[in-house]
Amino acid sequence: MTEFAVHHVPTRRRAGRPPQALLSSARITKAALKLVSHHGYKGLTMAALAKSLNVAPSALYNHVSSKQDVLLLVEDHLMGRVEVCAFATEPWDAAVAKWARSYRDVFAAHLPLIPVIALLPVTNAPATVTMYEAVTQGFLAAGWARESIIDAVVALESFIYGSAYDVNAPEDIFDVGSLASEAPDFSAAVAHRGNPDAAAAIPRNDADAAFTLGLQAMIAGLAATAGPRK
Amino acid sequence: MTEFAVHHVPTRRRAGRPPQALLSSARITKAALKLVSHHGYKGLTMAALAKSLNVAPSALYNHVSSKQDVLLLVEDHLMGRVEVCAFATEPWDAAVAKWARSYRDVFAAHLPLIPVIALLPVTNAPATVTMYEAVTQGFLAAGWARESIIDAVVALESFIYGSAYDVNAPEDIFDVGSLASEAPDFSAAVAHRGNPDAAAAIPRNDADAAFTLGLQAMIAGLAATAGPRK
DNA sequence: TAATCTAAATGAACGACATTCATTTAGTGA
DNA sequence: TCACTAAATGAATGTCGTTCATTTAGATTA
Repeated sequence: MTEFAVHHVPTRRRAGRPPQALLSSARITKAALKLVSHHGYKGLTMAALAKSLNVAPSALYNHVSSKQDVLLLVEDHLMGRVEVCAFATEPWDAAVAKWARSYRDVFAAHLPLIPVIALLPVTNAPATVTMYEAVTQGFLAAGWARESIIDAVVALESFIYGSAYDVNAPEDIFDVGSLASEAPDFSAAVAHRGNPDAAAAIPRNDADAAFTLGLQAMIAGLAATAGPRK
Repeated sequence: MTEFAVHHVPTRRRAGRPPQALLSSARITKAALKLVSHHGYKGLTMAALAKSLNVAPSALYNHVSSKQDVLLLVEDHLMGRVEVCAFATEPWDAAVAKWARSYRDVFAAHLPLIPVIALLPVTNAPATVTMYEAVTQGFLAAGWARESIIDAVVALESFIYGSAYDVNAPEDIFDVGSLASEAPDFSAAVAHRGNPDAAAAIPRNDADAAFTLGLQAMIAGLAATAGPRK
């Protein structure tokens, strides 16, 4: 490349601490999110992240201790997009439904984060804690006993994570192929999923149908089993 | 082990097709399972798998097309361990509960397979298809309408996958650390999870409690919403 | 003010790991 | 008998996360 040409060549920065810090947790998070939205999680590599920030890969390690750490930053940022406002305005069951759906929608677009959320402590994840606080308050306001809330929330979250995967399942996930003859009842159930008639080709979002069914069932069941005494 | 040398010298095999095939899908599956049970999924590398089969890594690619393929083999094998026998002998809700619990237990020990199960078509996964057939028959026998079964099973599976993650969550996953002051209600709910008294230190499996609660809720809810007309 | 410490960058290097390819050898079918 | 295919070896490749010595600049302290 040209070194010190007249036209603004991407000036090669020399080694050493720059006058102005180039990186920060916030900048790394933002760049990671942009990278993911453009190229998916396979495009989120430490090298690509560094490049998008115009920095050497090793520079990232002054601000995060590992790639997992980057994922945690992204996860916590996304938790802020989960809608909890309904807990302040709507009845418990409607609020839970709204919260659960937005939760699922956010992470259906970020599947690789699910192991991170499900397995890492919430310490140092402020947005995540804020989300849980709002949900807890919603349960308390509806009359739930303190000791039952976390179990109920965990049960709901388990369903939400699994449903986020299901959103990304291919349409033909239940195609039995050559094994059809050995699973006639299952094949028939798959063929008639959602409509009793013969294959009438009704447009239908299978993942949404299963999610709605399961969510309604769990909300009703939780209210009956562990909800507030009437 | 020893060929026909007196002292078991690891006889170096020369290149070329051996008189007896060394590999097969079944042998690869078995070796992968043994590797995983001894060293976990981080120990399941193509190199380690090849070594455990006393073969060069590249030899594996004559039998599987990728590591994903190996995971699929393992997944289908494990599906055979999911208990479906209760569908033939017990009432629907008890059978579903038994099936769900064994399903969760099997894959809680094999978390990295969950994306594989949740996202890959069941074609060429005979044990998986067999499992679904038994479950479908159980629903039909209980009077479920053909068109509702798959949605209900998918909803249950979503909950099961999420619950499998929860089994592996660390105890302190809800430790808010320094953020406690900003989430008082949530912190209190975490502290009193499972028992109304002050921290009485009752021995308790949190993951099991949440699973049982959610499972009962969903089973009851599904029966009421989409189950057979009485 | 000078010396020291720490923060934040570069760039080279490393070690896993999955995968590919040329090559070799042994059965199989025409 | 001859071509073809199946199944192995071994070398090589490319991607990726991570580490480390080094450099520079700001912050702290004597």
